[in-house]
Amino acid sequence: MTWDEVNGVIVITLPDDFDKDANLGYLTREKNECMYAIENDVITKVIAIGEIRSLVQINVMNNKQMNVHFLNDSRPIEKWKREEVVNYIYEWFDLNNDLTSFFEMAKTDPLLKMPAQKFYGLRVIGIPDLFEALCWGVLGQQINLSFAYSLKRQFVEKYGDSVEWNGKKYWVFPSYEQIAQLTPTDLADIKMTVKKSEYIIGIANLMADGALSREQLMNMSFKDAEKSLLKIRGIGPWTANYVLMRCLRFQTAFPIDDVGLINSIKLIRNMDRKPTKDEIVELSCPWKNWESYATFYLWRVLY
DNA sequence: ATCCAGGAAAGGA
DNA sequence: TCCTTTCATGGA
Repeated sequence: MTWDEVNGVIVITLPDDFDKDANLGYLTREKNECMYAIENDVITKVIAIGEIRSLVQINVMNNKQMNVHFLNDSRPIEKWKREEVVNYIYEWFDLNNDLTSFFEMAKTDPLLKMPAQKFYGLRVIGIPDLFEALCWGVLGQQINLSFAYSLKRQFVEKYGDSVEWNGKKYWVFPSYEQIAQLTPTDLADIKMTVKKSEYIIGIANLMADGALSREQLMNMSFKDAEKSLLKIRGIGPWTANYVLMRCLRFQTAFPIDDVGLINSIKLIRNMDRKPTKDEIVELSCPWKNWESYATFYLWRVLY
């Protein structure tokens, strides 16, 4: 990690293969996103780490540097707390990752060649908070993205906290402690299906009991982490791999049945039918150890 | 109104 | 382990 503090502003030096427009382009693509706001290349967001809640503005200056300001006197006095905020930003943008070999591989890959050029410097944007990532995975099952974003917003606005600044609210994702107290009927009025409500409340209970945490999963091998996630009700192969990819940052995570992935491959290869699973397995051979990056770039072609 | 979609669970072999 | 069926609901 390369960062510094100048007059209360955190200055993060970005890795070589970071592209400002590619990453901001991804973040601004969904107007109904409720977990951050972006205006003039400045991201405003509450970064919550346990009890610590910092309302920050992340100013992406160029491809080399990000400046992080704390708003509302939310700058933690203790250095280790500020360090946690910086950690979050590193996780969010995958700043510790060296993408050189991904782009090297993508140059000659029939599927990745175009997206890797078009979106060069895009990182797999993470969801560092495990509960948020799991909820987003479960929420997004079976429905289109716009409905998924609407569901997330309703869920967050009903059970999350917010911090106000300049007349605007910035949301904190609901805590698993709080959601663990709910019953499925509590979630009925936000158009969440009973099953999804049960899944989310079940996950919240596991986390509240200490039976499931980011730390535990991070200390496992990819296969073991996948297995423990699959044991949880409501989490199938798609959700497990989605979370392994976006929260735990296992690069080999690969939601191979994802419809977006299928459609992207169909589009790039100009096929008149969907590729079969066997075909995708074959096509993904060159992606070894970069499956999650490959998937993310292919998704970006569609959305 | 009818059908399809895109995930997971449950049941069966 | 690997199918097939069922489920619930929004969108075309």
